[in-house]
Amino acid sequence: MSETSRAIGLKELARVLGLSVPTVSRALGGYSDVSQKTRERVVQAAREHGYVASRAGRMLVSGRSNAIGMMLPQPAGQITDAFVGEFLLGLADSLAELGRDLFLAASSQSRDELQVLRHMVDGSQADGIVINRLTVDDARARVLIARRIPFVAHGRLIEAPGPYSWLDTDGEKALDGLARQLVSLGHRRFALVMPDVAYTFAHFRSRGLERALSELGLPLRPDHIAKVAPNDHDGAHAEARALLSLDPRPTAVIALTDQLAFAVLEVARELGLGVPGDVSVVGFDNVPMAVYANPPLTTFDQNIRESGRIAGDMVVARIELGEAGIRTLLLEPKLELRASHGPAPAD
Amino acid sequence: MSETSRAIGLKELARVLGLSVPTVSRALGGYSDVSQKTRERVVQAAREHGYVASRAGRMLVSGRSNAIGMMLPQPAGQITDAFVGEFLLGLADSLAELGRDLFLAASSQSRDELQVLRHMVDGSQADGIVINRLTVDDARARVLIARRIPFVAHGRLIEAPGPYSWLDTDGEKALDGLARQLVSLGHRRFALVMPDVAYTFAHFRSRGLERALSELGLPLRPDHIAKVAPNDHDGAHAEARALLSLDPRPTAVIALTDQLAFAVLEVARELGLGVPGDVSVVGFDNVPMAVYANPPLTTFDQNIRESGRIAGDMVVARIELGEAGIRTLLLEPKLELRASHGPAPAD
DNA sequence: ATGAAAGCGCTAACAA
DNA sequence: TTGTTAGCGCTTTCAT
Repeated sequence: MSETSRAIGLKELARVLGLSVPTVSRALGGYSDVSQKTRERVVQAAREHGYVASRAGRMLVSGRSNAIGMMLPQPAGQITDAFVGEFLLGLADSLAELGRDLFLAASSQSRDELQVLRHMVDGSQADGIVINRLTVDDARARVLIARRIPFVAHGRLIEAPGPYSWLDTDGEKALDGLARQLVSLGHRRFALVMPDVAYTFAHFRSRGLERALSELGLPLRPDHIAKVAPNDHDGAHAEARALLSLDPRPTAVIALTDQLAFAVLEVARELGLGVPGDVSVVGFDNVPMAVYANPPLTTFDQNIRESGRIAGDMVVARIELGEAGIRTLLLEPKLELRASHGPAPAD
Repeated sequence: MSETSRAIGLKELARVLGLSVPTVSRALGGYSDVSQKTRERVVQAAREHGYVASRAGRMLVSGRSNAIGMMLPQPAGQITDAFVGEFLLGLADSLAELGRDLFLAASSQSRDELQVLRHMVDGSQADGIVINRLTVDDARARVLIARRIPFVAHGRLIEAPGPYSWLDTDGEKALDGLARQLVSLGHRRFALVMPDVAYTFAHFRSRGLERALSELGLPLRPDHIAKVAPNDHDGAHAEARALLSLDPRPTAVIALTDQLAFAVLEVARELGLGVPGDVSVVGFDNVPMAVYANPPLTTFDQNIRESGRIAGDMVVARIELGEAGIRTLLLEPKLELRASHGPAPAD
């Protein structure tokens, strides 16, 4: 790109070439009804002048924006951290390959989630939407489904009022498998630490755990389940301390996010408990720091960046194929076996 | 928002109201030359029908997009993690408050950084740009400065070819202060772990450290400086192992990012070295996991989300005021004193 | 206080 | 093969 020239429009480009505006447009658009020679001249001139079609013009005539809107999760739920960034990187990458733009929208004090959605959709800023971190009664998903707006959810509803595209990791199956694995390692007393927000991922994961344990005749007792507010560091510690102070003490503590697992590890250290000698701890997410935990955390890997990439492909398919493009995808998270779990201690 | 209605346009709205299109537009725009009664009718109807002005129409007539473009750092430099996400959350929040939209652009195999920039600027998708993680010879910054395009850099160039808006944390001053503090704790042998990419933040931070140590008569020896490729977990460990195996061993290892500091902590543990008993370790960034490290990591806090918010305010000021709106801001990071540093061991 | 007309940049339909 | 005309949705003259 020239370092100094200003942007050039189609009109100006046509003037320079001594052609009409539509001819230039067709040449650039690759239409067949323009002479080979003219096309080359036009393409050449466009490149030289660094011509880039104005999005406004395109949007106006096509009625579409060529952009995908992603709603950022509420700043309130600050679990964010690595997640949002990693997901966005994958999403942006995929959309860039597909020639689509990515549009970010955050709700704020002055504009709630639904207003933001409307801004994107009715203002035709985005041809499709990506949302994540769904709650049990997710208002965004419900509106998007009802209005038949193309969107992809990262995560899924428990009961959907209609078909929609989603991709999710199978937390239910994952925790079912984990429970059986730990039981086979001799564990009999389990505890669960989960977020207190009604995210559906927490629902599925905890359901998998509870169901497996029930089937194995070791139902999870209510006082062995701790719920923690997002980002409440002290609260997480208090709950972890309570769980690890139970008598008899659980030998395996499952945390539904790595963030929560770290809190458990820290409390275990404070209480002088060995991990995994006295208690096994397992997380979920495999955030980059999991490998640096002490001991390195056994946790489920979600490949969040790849999920972002897939979400991009899915939303574009949904846009281009209409409702026939609705897809669902359940990914299997992989358990990263590290050093925070082991056989149950002898009683 | 109605759950079923489709988007309505100005024309349709005017028809419903029995008014002309321009009158409705003026009423909504808050112009004074429309009767009080008409305005109320219009506003009411617009609300009822969920009218949102098409962005295309607005853009076309105003010539501006009302959006800010943010270039995502190259997926190559995967230091990202919490960073991108946190920064974006702040940026999106600030822009939402200011009524601006946020566009994300990622370079890909098929479109390099400068093409992406041109796409945003010449296609008038964005009125202003935000870039971060600047390198010593940052092509993006140079083009933006040369073309006088409104932008804000998070981070800054070492030598700029012209004025531009930036905000940065004062890594130079921070590490100068840290060096003096550690020397006063008795440390005499220092080592430095830094990224091998020419990010300017690394330049400033290392300069601060090296200058202070030189002034104190303890110049940092070249073999006490390790450079690590981004996200090269094994490489980081190898370098850390080399540093901690030097004889005599450094008593203080400064890592320019928390990520690198974690690697040092892990290697220290492997080598059976006590932290901070045998060696002090300090990081930079205060990522959320720093508090969970073993021992909890002493590191500089940048308040990355707040930086995103400030960047949003700055880029809007730059757009609205033109070159008169150019601002620079050097924030002072705060050293979070945790448990990974302490007095130098007795020799 | 309101309506009519023009035009932003682009592409699609039609005419030559 | 090219040029002319029209129109996307909106705002801003200008005229009434």
